[in-house]
Amino acid sequence: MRLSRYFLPTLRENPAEAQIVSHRLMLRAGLVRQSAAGIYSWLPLGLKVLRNIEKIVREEQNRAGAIELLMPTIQSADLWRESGRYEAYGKEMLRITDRHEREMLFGPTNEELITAIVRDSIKTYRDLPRNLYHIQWKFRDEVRPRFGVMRGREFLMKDAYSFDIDKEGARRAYEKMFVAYLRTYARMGLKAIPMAADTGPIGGDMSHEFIILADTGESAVFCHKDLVDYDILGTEVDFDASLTPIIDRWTGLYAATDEKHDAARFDAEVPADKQIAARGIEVGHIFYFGTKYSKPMGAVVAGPNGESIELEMGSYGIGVSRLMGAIIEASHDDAGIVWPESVAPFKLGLVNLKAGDAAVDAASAKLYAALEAAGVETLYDDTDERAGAKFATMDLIGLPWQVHVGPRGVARGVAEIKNRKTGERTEVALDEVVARFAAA
RNA sequence: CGGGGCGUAGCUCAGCCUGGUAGAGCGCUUGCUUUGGGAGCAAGAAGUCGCAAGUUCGAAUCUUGUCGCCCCGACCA
Repeated sequence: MRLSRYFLPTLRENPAEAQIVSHRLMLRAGLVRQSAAGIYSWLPLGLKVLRNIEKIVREEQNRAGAIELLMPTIQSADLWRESGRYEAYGKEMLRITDRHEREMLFGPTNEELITAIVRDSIKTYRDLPRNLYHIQWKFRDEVRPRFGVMRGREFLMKDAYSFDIDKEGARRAYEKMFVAYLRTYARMGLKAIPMAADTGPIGGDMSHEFIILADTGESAVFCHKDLVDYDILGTEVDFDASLTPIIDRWTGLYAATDEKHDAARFDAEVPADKQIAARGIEVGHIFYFGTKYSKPMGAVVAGPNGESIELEMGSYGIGVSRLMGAIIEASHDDAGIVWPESVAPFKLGLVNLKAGDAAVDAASAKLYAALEAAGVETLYDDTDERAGAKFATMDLIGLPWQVHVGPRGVARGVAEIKNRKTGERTEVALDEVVARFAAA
């Protein structure tokens, strides 16, 4: 993409309304614009990142055997009356009346809808288990939206719902999602730590929040230091085999949010030098909730002996839009964002340091064409800004790699490659630049 | 929902207390000079001062109401 033809409105100064770093950088780097409290437009660069995050989430859901569908944003109130949540959900639910005076709502979550779909379509235990998910916009009318997309009212969420005929099946479904979540966050360069969460009336040990350690996190968290170094991507995972050993490893060390925190147990189980007391951002939450919805909504299947079995369910959420803020919180410096390659909007930024200079223009254009041809996603800054301004913009938007093409280098047949994360710069011959990135 | 703060040019803000021709920096446009880490000079465009009512000869400024946004707390299947 040529920057001169793109839409990338960056800001030099920090907008007054943005207090935390991810919010400031998202506005400054031209990723989003606020439209109302807790409601954002996604500008081209932000949308590319959002799609990249979605892609990783989708790939890991599919790998774990979940099946994608898409449910609407607007739902009928009647459905929510079946589960009893229409009254219970309170003012966080945005209620809408259509032209026929029918009561509708903008979905804050989809347990009712997916339960109705499965109830009406699956009649026998032979068609189970199933895990269905979608990635769709939600709306929760938060009392106090804040922190940009981290706590917006409209937000993009991946929510999966598992259906099994017994609790043992539900546990397997839960464990698959648990591992899928670990892989998902790890692929985005995040250290997400599963922490025991409140299970509500169901009880048991099957509810975890996935927390990223960050100073600006909304909740206080406590955990064993070693958890931070655990690596799931180095582990071979067979989703058809038992995942219990992996779960046991990740849940074997102390980790809890402040609601579940037990100071005495923390001190007893975790040596003082291994104790972490920090703040965290919740980027996922998984639940087992049994027949909470299937029972009131009559979601049953015929069992092997013809008996009626109420479906055992779980739900599994990842805040896709929130993840963008979380990634920035976890990966930035004074100059701007530092995108992990897996979610970066472009792999590299090609900087023409002296637009208008025939030799530099020619070398840059040639390089750009070659990079595009090689399938390397490139943002080519061909504008006539000064070099300093271009560097500042590139650092701000945080592409993993920069290639600087200027008169000094071109005269010697070289370009400078800069690693955004380390700041390291190396000179590479102009005709070797493409191979350097196409191979990686 | 309790408490606090802020709405003036695209952005960051001054002016308001003490009413009297609406300002600065950045950004934007044009020209010249520049050109490897957010250039310099010159000229220029750009704001019904959130909205409404009131007080007044006169309101960005005072009063009341209202809307919006931000922060702290409570809340957050």
